[in-house]
Amino acid sequence: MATELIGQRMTSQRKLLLEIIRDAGGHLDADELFQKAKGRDPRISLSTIYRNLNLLKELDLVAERHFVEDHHHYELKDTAEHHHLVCRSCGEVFEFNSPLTPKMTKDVEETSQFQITDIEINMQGYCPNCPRDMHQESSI
Amino acid sequence: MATELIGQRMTSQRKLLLEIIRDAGGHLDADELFQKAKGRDPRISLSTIYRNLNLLKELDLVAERHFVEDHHHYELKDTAEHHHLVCRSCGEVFEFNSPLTPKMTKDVEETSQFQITDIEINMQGYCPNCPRDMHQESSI
DNA sequence: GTATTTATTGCGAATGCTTTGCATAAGCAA
DNA sequence: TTGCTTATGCAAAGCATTCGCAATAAATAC
Ligand SMILES: [Mn+2]
Ligand SMILES: [Mn+2]
Ligand SMILES: [Zn+2]
Ligand SMILES: [Zn+2]
Repeated sequence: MATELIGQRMTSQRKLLLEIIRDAGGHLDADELFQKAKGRDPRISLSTIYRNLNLLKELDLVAERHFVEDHHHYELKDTAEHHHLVCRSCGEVFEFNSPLTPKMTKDVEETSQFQITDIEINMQGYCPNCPRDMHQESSI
Repeated sequence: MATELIGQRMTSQRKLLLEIIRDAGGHLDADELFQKAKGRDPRISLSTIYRNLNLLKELDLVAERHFVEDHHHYELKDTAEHHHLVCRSCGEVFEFNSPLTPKMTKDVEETSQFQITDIEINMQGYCPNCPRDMHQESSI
């Protein structure tokens, strides 16, 4: 576990949150994390969840995902790079990793002259179990 | 102009909002649109902006972008498909379009068995005018 | 082990963005 | 023009996230 990497105080709340994120296997939002944490430490507060999520983001231990929603989802960052595909109907999240990503990044770096630090690719669609909307054409 | 495509009543507020989005050339958020609209119709309300943005999204006339922020940005959808690169320092938005995107989409469709309807690619980095953070390695 | 220091917590209140309820206004079809 | 109904403005509510502050508890020094 990466718990030793934190350069600040290792509080019980911090340890707990990291454990929960690790065990959940990704894509939980702040409130889901809070509910799980309360199950093990009923006195924990939602502010503590948010404060520690921000810390874990800065330490690069946790990634914040911005799906097409008004709140965010979190997952451990130590896993291999990957991107996300979310079902518009049931919400299932599929992870993928494409060898084209580094090429695209390099291309964009060259044409834009930006130094790129991060990519987030979010696709939406209908999973094999969900009824497709026949009037919705692929916009790609 | 696509104003005739709307299947509902063509109110002055709707026409105004669409004009502002078209003329602005993209990437404005709801409040920026509201401010510009107020300049031309001082009685317009922010609710009207949001209600019409939602309508224009449904009609596929406007795209909502989810940069790494807690609010959204809007742009006309009738332009060619493209994606975004935002400077972490000054906020400049660079648009790009990669021929690799359709390939990647096809790949993901095959391995996932999803029917993909939308892709959003958001990159972050440092633009040519902004000081780079030397400790920040490309995570790609 | 105890004291000291100071980061962190819990709580409540505040903030920022977006949606909603409702009475009034204004499109639109006849 | 009338009448039906959608859309608007306004104020209030709803969510997600952050902040202020007094109390708590890690870490460190004795
Ligand atoms: Mn993931
Ligand atoms: Mn754009
Ligand atoms: Zn599904
Ligand atoms: Zn810049």
